[in-house]
Amino acid sequence: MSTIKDVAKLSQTSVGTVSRYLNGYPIKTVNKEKIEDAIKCLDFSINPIARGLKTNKTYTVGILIPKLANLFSTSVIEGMDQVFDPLGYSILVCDSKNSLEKEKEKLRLFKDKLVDGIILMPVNNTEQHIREIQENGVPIVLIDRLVNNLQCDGVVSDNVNGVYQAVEAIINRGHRRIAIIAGPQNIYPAKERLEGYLRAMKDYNIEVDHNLIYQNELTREGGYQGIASFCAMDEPPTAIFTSNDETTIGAYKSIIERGLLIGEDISLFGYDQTELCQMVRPQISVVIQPLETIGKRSAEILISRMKGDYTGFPIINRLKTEIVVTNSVKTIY
Amino acid sequence: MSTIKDVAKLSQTSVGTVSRYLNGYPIKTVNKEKIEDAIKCLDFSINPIARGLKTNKTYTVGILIPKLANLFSTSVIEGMDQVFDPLGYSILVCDSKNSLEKEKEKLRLFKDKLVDGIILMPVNNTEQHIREIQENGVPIVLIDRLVNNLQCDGVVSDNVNGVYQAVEAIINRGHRRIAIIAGPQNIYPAKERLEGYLRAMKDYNIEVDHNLIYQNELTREGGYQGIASFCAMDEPPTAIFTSNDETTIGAYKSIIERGLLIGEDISLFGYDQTELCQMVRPQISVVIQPLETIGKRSAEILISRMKGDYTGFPIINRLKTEIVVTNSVKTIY
DNA sequence: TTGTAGGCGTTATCAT
DNA sequence: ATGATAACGCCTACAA
Repeated sequence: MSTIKDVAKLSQTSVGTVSRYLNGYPIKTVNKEKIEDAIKCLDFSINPIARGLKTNKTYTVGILIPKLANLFSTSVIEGMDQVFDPLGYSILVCDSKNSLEKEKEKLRLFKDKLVDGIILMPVNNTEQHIREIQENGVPIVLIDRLVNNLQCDGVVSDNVNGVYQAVEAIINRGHRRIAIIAGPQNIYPAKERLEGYLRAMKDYNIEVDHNLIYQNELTREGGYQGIASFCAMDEPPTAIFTSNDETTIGAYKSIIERGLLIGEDISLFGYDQTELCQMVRPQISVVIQPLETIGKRSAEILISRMKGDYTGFPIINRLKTEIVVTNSVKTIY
Repeated sequence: MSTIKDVAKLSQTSVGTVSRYLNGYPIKTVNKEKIEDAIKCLDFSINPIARGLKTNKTYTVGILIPKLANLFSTSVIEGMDQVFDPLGYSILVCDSKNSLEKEKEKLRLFKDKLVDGIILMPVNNTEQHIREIQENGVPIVLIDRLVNNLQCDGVVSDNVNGVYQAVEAIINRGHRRIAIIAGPQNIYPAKERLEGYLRAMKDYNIEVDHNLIYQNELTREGGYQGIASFCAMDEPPTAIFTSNDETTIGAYKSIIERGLLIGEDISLFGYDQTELCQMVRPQISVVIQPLETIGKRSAEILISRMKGDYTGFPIINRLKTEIVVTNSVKTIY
């Protein structure tokens, strides 16, 4: 590995001049050429570690997500990559495994590794450790979930209206007994999604039967159990809304196993597009979030913060969702 | 941000002693306590950038994959994380977007960022740029795909036998006209999977009709087109093997759209487990690769190489697959 | 516009 | 076992 000293020697200039060349300061053309030759000749490239020691910049951003292995995470990351990559930022990816402890630990790691910025999908509503990051002067952008009592930039999808539209579509097809498989109310999108449901029911003057609100973890198992719970009722719902991809899959599984026909015996509407929802017949109706855009927007905000531009803080970007309505929702007369 | 100088001052020792404490060398107990107090008091933590400048270690590994946004990639990465995380390594994740140019560029980035090691799923069979990495002394482990003419550690699944068993199972259910949707033969697993097919056919004395070998990109579109091609034949196959997750999905879609019943009108056997294959009725028969294990093993090998242990180089780990046979394959009498 | 030198926070080599 | 000090490779006053 050659250093700027070597380059200086070979080009018969000084380290100062080489460094200035490297950083785009004006130098004499003759020297410029000599230096460029030397760099090529030595296959020199700048050592970012040494540079970082001086500049306190690493051109690395940390991304922390509760679960890496799903389409949501990777799509979002892909969106971020589209922004960061051309600007020369690398991404350090970590998985908090849905554990607050892990989240704290990883955030500490980011701080130690001196990332220039952080994108975080927080595990829950706890804010103290995040605030500490901010106080350390490291910009941080939240995705998917905002945190109460914390002033922080964030990019989320418009959960309330997404679900509202879904429930509205269900109602418009004649349903009245509409159930929801909801998630823990201390998780931001879970809370919002339930709110969307409640608001739609209210606006259409349908009294909410609290037995039709099933609450559990937003996992496959949660979705599976939700269906079991509804099917055990004397008067089961005619349509069910599931609050995320995992619960949709679990619900689907349970419905199939019971030999029920979706769109016939029971109507189903999910949140998040998945392979399964698209390929199965009938296709499952879903609310679609703009995943890549979430990634892109969060990256863009982070970039401007890293440049020191804090206009409009805190920016909360609430991205619109789309709905795909299929005949997984029966039309009742 | 406090430094070891501050710690030394506060604890009334010297930077040397503090550094030695930090690196686990023996020091007097009194000093040890004083230093620990000072560290706590100052909330000191070591600056890995500065350390890296001296040690040429960053405790970061680079992971480069052709496409991040799918279950294969994330599962493998999750496996790696299980190994790296407890050892204090962070992972720099990059997407080569199936482009050799991007792969070269990212590999250069890794070199510049001074990662301690690299895990690479190569885009194709090109080896020169990988060899350069090796010559630079940076350990590298390949996953999923080996590269011809390159001595390099690698972890792959036993594609040949995986497909062999699948085709064997199809044959044992009475099929003779068995087709395969194969991939580009300059991609390692695609080549091996076709070989598994050919070998099984040969071993069971079934003459290969070359019209039943459809070759295309291993994409959804490829799978979709494959079915179209087979269905246009005078004497279509009774069973179809698809070479990866994407082609399976594409094939499934095409079959459904044609109104054909899987396991009845046509039999289907895929490679790689997906949501879809599990949830659909009938479930799709598949060859399952041990994804997390691929991640874990590759990480373990890389760790030992980074420690300087080069025993057995090059290690090629060929992991066994499993097959799940369902009635997506009809039994013919 | 240039070269020299000091410093970023560590580690490692000296004597002691 | 310890303290002082010279690196590591780069950036940036400073003086010229």
